Amino acid sequence: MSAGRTARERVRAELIREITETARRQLAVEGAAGLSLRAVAREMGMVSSAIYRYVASRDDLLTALIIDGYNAIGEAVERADARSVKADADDFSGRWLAVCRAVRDWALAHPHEYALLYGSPVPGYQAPEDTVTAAVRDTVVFARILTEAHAAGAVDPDGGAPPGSPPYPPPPPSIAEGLDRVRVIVHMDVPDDVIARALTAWAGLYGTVSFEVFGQYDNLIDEPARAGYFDHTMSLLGRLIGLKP
Amino acid sequence: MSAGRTARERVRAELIREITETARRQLAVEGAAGLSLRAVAREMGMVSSAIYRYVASRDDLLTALIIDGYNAIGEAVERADARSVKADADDFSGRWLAVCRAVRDWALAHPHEYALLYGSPVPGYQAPEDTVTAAVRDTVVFARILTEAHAAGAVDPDGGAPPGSPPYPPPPPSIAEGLDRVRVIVHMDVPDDVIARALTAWAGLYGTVSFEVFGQYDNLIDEPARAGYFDHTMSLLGRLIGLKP
DNA sequence: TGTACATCAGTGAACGCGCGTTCACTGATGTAC
DNA sequence: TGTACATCAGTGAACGCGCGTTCACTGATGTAC
Repeated sequence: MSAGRTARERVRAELIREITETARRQLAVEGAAGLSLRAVAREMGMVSSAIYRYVASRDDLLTALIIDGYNAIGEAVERADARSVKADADDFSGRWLAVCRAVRDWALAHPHEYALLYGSPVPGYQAPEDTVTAAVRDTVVFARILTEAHAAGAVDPDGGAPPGSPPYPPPPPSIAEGLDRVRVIVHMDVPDDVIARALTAWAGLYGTVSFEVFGQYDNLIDEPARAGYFDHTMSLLGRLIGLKP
Repeated sequence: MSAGRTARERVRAELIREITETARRQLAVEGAAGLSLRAVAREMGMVSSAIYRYVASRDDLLTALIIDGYNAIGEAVERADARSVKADADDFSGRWLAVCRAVRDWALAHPHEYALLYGSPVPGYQAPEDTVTAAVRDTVVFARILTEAHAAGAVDPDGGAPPGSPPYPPPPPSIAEGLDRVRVIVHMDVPDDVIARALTAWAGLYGTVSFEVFGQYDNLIDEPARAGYFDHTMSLLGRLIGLKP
């Protein structure tokens, strides 16, 4: 009775999964602009209209891929930090470096998915609200590391500015409200100046990864040196936040 | 005689200019993916095939737009620094902030052009060699500021790491060759560790601008606070490089 | 267990759209004597 | 200055392609009695 209905539903769920996976494979090859419902149907041996039994529209499929992408990168980051914690939970700059590497590795392994999440917005596509939870999943891990580091006294209160020289500038009052919002969204329990420095490092991380994935380094830094360059850059940004080495 | 021929050539050059400008306007509205030769021809009141008198292919037009874009952002940065130099050539952190702002202002005024230059690569499009000179035009200005600052002794040799605490890590030997290439391409005459920190700040600058232009801050930092946030972030990155405040 | 009905999956044709690019052509504008 | 010719600009039709989405339909699979 309801077991029969569940059987049908299970097939249905499986097909939806297969559709998004086929779509993801096409995304990996052609990029977001080349993703088409017809091509997905073709590859699955369906007639193009049949797709509409499972997916409401192209935008719907894109949204699913975006959410999946955020979750994938979030999971990679979570796993990386879990490993670090097991090794040495108090080595906060080590944990920082490990999650940075996780972002880079994932991005290099899935360049088109990364572009979908962090590259130019897809024209005509508007991300719905429910992507937000998935979108900050990686950032939440960063926030947790910094919160724990700060609680453990492992964050330099002045972000590494040399005593004698003027301290790092404090965040201007105009952005206090924004910092508060960040604090709430990613659960980061540290003072304003640390949040501000963390946001700077965060932009630096994704800027560096985007430069590498999008080819900005192509004639600048040759491939074998990039891993070392990346690690070095992330160490510098970790120091900027105030993480003690 | 040759004056007549020149007249024809002048009309031709003017039309090519008009085509790229129409294309740029369309790019601004629709983004790179929505740019089509047919649409350009339509807007100019030509039949679609007539475009091929002036432009070899769609990719050709894209290349022209990319080069123009790099030049436009490069010019904006050059002008900004020229103003700073006139005001106070020795205020190096002021000059750094001014050129950062120039990049941000240009990007916010031309989001789709910015996306074409620094966003996801356009699928199926391969940038030819001759974009390189234009592509580094802005970076050359950054390099000049840092070279002058370093010559004037205004760059902290240890990038602001507090004495007593371990110094900032030196760039690993594996990336020395890459740093040398950067030194040559953008004419930056400073030690390796300064180049490495400059590259980090450079990625931070474009990462920050990309986050803002591509909407990553949308539910995080509200618009009026963004200029202040940007300035603060760039000051922090300037300090990371070692620029004295 | 067997039949009558309802639900859902998948088909195939079609609509209307836009694209890049080619090609044979008509006219207009310049050039050479 | 006037004519014969060459060069170039722009036309219009066509090729072949792919796309998202709708719709009336045929069968198969489940459900209720």
